[in-house]
Amino acid sequence: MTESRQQVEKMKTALRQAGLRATAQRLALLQVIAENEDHPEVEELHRRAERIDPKISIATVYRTVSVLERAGMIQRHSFEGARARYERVDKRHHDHIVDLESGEILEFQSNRIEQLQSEIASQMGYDVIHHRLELYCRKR
Amino acid sequence: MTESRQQVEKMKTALRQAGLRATAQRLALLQVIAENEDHPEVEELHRRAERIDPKISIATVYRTVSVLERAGMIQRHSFEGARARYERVDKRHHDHIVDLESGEILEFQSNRIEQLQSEIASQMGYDVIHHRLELYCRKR
DNA sequence: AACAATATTGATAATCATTCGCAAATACAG
DNA sequence: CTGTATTTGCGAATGATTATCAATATTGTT
Repeated sequence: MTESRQQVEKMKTALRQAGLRATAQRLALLQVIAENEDHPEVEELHRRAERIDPKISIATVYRTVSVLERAGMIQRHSFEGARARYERVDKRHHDHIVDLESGEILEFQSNRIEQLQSEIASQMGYDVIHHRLELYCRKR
Repeated sequence: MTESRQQVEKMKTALRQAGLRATAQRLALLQVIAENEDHPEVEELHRRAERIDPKISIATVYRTVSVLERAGMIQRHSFEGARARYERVDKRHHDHIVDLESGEILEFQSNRIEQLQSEIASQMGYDVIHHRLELYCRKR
């Protein structure tokens, strides 16, 4: 964690560039999300952020998560019948497989599908701004 | 509407086959949804059903819609940041394009994409039970 | 057609996730 | 260090949906 200092500086800069103040709460959440390999929901983000800033409130987590999303610094997903989940934005684009039994979420990527999506939209006179593709699956 | 009588009989049979009683409210909603070419939400379904059965309550619409979905008689969709929408189940499978400007919902179908989806899932050890594919678009 | 057994309804309260309002605390430009 | 605009924490409010429960309607059986 020798680089954690520099990480925090980067985050501060990023926040300010987005016109946001670099508060302890925002930094705590950015740190938590940067460390994530999974797709936690707000409650879980709150729990994890509390380990860095014990006085952070759930309202602030909600607010921050939405501010950071608007700033393009994190990504929100809301799977069927579940609460919103969040993940880092610095990975390559991917879609999700939801394991219906365990609730586990896997990632996959298909250029072919992306390609077909824009072709279809294009034929109908549209540009794809973003999309949502989720496969609800059961182990074979 | 000479065939409406027979339509209603069919619906009654379908309900009973699903182990459900054929109530006026359920028939009203099935009728409303059968006539739909669009993707109305609960509030709108209620309004339309009231024209057939004026005493139907919103609670019953919520309940019925969920019962009918569980029975596979209608389909629910919940697009980003919007309330659930419903449509008939007797059309060929399709996915949706959401016009970000107007909120309008178009339908499209791609066997190639479906194909790729099962291939990908299969490679990861899964069977696709159902999926959700939505293109959020802007007119070109 | 009338009856009992059971499912469904309507009205309303409750729930759940999320957002809002506002006074107190904090960040940051000067 | 100071003033001002942001942000926070708390709790109340919201909006969509679900649950509760007494009253009513449906269905299988006489």
